[in-house]
Amino acid sequence: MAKIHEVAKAAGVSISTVSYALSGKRPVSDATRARIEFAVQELGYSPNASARMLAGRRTHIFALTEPLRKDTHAPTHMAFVLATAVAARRHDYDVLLLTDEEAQAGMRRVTANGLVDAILVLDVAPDDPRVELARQISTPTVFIGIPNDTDGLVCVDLDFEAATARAVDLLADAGHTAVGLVGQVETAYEKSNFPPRVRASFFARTAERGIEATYGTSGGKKVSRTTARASAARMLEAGATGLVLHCAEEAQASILAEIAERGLRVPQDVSVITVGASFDTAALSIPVDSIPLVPQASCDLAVELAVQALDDTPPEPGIRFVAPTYISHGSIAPPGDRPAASSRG
Amino acid sequence: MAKIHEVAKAAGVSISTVSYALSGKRPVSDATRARIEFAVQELGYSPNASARMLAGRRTHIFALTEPLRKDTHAPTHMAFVLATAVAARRHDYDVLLLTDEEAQAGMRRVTANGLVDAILVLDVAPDDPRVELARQISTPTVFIGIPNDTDGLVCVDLDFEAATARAVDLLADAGHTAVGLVGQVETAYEKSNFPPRVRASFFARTAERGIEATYGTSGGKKVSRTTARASAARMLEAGATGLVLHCAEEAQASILAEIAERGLRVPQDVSVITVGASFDTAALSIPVDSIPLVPQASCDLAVELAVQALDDTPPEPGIRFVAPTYISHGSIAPPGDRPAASSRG
DNA sequence: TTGAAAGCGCTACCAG
DNA sequence: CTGGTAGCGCTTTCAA
Repeated sequence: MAKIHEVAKAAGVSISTVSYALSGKRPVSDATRARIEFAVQELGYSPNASARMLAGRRTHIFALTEPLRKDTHAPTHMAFVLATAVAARRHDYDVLLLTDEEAQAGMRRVTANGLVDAILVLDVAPDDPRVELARQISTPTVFIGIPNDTDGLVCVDLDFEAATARAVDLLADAGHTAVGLVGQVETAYEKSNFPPRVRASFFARTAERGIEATYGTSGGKKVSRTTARASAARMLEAGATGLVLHCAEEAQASILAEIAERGLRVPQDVSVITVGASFDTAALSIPVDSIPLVPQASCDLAVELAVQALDDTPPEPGIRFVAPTYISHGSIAPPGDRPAASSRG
Repeated sequence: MAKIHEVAKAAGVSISTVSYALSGKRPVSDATRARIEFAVQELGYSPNASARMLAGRRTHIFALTEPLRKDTHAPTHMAFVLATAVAARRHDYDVLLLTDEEAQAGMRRVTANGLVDAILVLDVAPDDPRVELARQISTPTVFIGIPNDTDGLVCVDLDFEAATARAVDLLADAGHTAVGLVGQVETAYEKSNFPPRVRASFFARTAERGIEATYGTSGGKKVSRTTARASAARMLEAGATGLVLHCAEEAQASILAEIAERGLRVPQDVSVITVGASFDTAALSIPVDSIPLVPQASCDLAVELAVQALDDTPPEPGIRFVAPTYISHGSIAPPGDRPAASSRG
């Protein structure tokens, strides 16, 4: 591995000029720049990361803490990790993984030895121990997800409340007066933050709109197709003509099967919309309207905030809600009516 | 963040003595060591990672390349990532994530700028481009999984052949003379390396044992409960009394449902064994014997090899097969007989 | 527009 | 058993 010294010699300039030519932090004449770039190519020079870290003030590494609990939804989680890594690279940052017990201890460690410039927190639990940790350490920390106590924290998340309210509005606007929400598994309402937010928003908005609201889960501890179907069946029998789904992919699939088996059509007889899904609802047996959870949106913003925390205008603590987007696949129509024209927004 | 210089002054010793006291690379009297440790505590000293990297010859970071393709089985993959990270930490190593396009470009980058000491390769495809890359770079690289061309590579993987052969043997030894294999989805036989290994070993061993063998998939592109059920049904109707499962959890669940619906009992009427599963087969509707894929086993070994590659006796290129283990849950018995006593091995 | 040189904080060699 | 110090390879003043 060639060193900057060799590049300087080969280009016939000083070390500092090479450094500046590469960083662009000081104007360099086109002629010398060309010579330097040539030498860099020739020698296959790449600045040593360790030296760069020590001399500069940045390691260009973010820590990503993810406990990877047993009950974490793996596909969704993977999407968040991917989105974070990609976003970080766009800002010339690498991502260091802090999993398992290291999710906590590692935060202390990497902040103490200066291995990372900032920390991104994934898989946030309501009473997450990393919240207190984040307050103690000096390394900028951004939460992707919202814990109970967000005091002094920088958090990013989809606006689940707005997303759910929007879903209710879409159904109410179409004329539905009785709607149901098939939520997550029961345990999710303790272990995660967003399921309660969706449920609360559902009841709040339906009340505001003066329409009937029923709620059911999609399982106890684990996702259950049977439970999900039963929940949906109960709602339909009680007269619900609109369904808001906030459950796992297989639960949604089974609910669509239930609808079909009852001889009901979507959207002519039943309108359906999914909230907070990170899978493709268009690939279900019946394409379903969706107000999705978009990992990329949250992760991009989180990385942006982390980067910003490193310059002179660090972001204010507080929650940044990512605005929901609505993707129509024609699964909403007036009750007992023909499908409306497809739209996007 | 306190520096070594301050610790030295506080303890009334030289910088080098502090360094040696902490690294243990040179004997230090108990008295001075105590003073140093006290000073370290007082000041909350933690050696700066960047400086350590630059001065020492190690970054104490491993790269983990994982393309995170769309068709990667997320839960299994997550288990591998976790196991790798934990194993690395045990050797005082951190893990840097290289995902997406960076899975390849990143390998070049981190090897060029010396960011990592070794590279661990996950999610290995048969014609994985990282194979050629690994040959070009100087950074030690360990594959967790086996590509087609392993020439010059260090690879680690479960011995799927032995695992499958063992499964066949268990059934044959119990007296079964007609067995079936429900494999993965069709596309998996091109995108992954191990499914063909399992299938080939299944046919080879059944031939050796002189028993009838049938094979079926569990879907085309995506896992299909229907297809899996149909495959199993076909085998049972053809007279198979033993089933080897090498498919997704939901496919296995649906096969057990098929068996139950036919009024067949496990293991009295049908013996079942799972090969290469990374989920808990005891949690299925009927606990099923298993010769599992244990991420920890492969990852521990891979990390061990990576660490070893950094000292003076680097490991020989070649494939390290992890020996399979058999976990009995009593789902194998002689055909048309009572269940045998449960055993482990 | 360029160069010289002082660190960044630690490791490990050379002395004692 | 301990101390002094020369780097590790780069960034960034300070000078020209």
